[in-house]
Amino acid sequence: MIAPGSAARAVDEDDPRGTGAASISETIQRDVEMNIVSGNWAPGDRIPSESEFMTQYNCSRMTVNRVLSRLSERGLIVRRRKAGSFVATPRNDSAMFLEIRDFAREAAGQGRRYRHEILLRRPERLSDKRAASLRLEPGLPVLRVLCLHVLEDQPHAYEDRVISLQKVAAVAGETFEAMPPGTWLLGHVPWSEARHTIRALNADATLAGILGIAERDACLVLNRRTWHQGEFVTDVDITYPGEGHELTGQFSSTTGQTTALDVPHR
Amino acid sequence: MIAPGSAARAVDEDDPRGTGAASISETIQRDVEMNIVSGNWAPGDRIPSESEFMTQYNCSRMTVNRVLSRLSERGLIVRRRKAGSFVATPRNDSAMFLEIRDFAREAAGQGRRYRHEILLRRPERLSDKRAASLRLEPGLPVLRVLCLHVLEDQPHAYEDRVISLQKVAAVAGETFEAMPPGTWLLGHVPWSEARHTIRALNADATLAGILGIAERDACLVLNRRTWHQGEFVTDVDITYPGEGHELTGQFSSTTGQTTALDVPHR
DNA sequence: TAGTGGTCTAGACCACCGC
DNA sequence: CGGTGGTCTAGACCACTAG
Repeated sequence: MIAPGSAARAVDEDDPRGTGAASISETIQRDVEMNIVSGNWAPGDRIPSESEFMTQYNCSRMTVNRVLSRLSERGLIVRRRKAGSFVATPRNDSAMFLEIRDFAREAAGQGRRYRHEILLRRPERLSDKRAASLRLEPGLPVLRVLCLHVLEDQPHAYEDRVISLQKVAAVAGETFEAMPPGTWLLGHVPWSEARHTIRALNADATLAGILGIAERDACLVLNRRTWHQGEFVTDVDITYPGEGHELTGQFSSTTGQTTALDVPHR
Repeated sequence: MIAPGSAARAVDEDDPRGTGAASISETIQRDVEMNIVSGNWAPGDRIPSESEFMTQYNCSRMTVNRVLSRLSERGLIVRRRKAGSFVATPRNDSAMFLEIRDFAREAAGQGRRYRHEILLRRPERLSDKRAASLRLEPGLPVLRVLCLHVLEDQPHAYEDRVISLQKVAAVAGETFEAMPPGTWLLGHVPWSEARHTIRALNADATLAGILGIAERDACLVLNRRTWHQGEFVTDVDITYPGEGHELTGQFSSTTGQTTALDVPHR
């Protein structure tokens, strides 16, 4: 017992084959998740206490505590002092995690032909309307960029973006010939915060012309506003043409969130 | 030193005011997050090793390890044996977390008048089209429910749902008078897995009539398919009228994901 | 090969709160 | 009051891998 490592090994040796050589904590975590996700332990049910797990798995309390803390952080269980740990009640039917990826990198990973066209690139002053929407002062110097994303020679998305010239001074010298603005920003503004909205829009004549669809066709618009350290970085509308595109996301209660963004042709 | 608790207290006493009485791990975590999010530590930078943190915060290695493990799980840092821990490179411009809430509960929390109307409720056999889309056998017995959600006497969303009568047998006796199908399912199918897609759609005459909008108006459609233990539970299209509604989500790299779903009138 | 993280132990003190 | 979780310690053995 002086050598904890060998004690752990003894447990591992119960496993006839080294089937992945799961650690004690992984084993406990898997077992608890199985019981919850299978419905064997229903929402509101009390699960064993830490000391009970200690006995059952012949391990120390810290090991159990780590597992239950993780499950608690992920929202699968709720822990209350004195009362015990309980299977959490799902508060929402489900949740959805959209990972907003980079067009170019995405296409490259799938072996699809991608290119982008810069339709406009010029310094501007932030319009009153946009400023109000962003809760910023009008007249803020920004770089306005209009960009068309083309996948397999089909218009894929239309991007209307402004970038703060104050916050991202380096963008003044960038032409976006080598890469689209979103990709460029990835390398220059790390770990920002963002707010997203998704809405549906009837295409006007201009937009329809750019995307090669009919006027009034429904479009999906993803708006993203990004800040870094509380300062405005960029505001972008990405418009996907018509009904031929979807945003998809997957949720799994066991893994936390499995993420996917897909905008396929249908 | 025999009493670790008092050692911890000594650290706490360094705090002149009991400003929340942050634990050592919370302090370390906050400091690391600050350095990463502020850009002080750039993506790819090596952060101090566990032993360096031990020295700096005068605490044990387990305490440091817990913090760094959590940050690693959340994707803020990447840990490599022998090499050290590094600030992670954001793989995507941002991410979006949509919490799909319950209409009725949502409205109640905001003090808004909500009601729902069941437009149709009948047992059906799964259509070939829907079965193919769900990768299920056609003819599966399901309950088909069409439901209109009304907020402040305005059509808010139109719901077209099928529920597996095999998987959710109890639904056969449910009329959904007291609560809409989504709310009912919350209490009967815990911890399911779901796949979501969001798309834009031009309203046809029927849909336009139901939602009180013009034909061809753009609508936002949220599709959710739910499974439990690998078995199909429900498939639902929730259609929001026109451009007057948005789905919004917020992302913060520090908190992981801050969640919000809002479908406001504009 | 040595530094680093991965995991575990057998304790400890404490706050909280249901009984 | 006592059981429970929250947090921490001062070690330990090990696997991995960069130098």
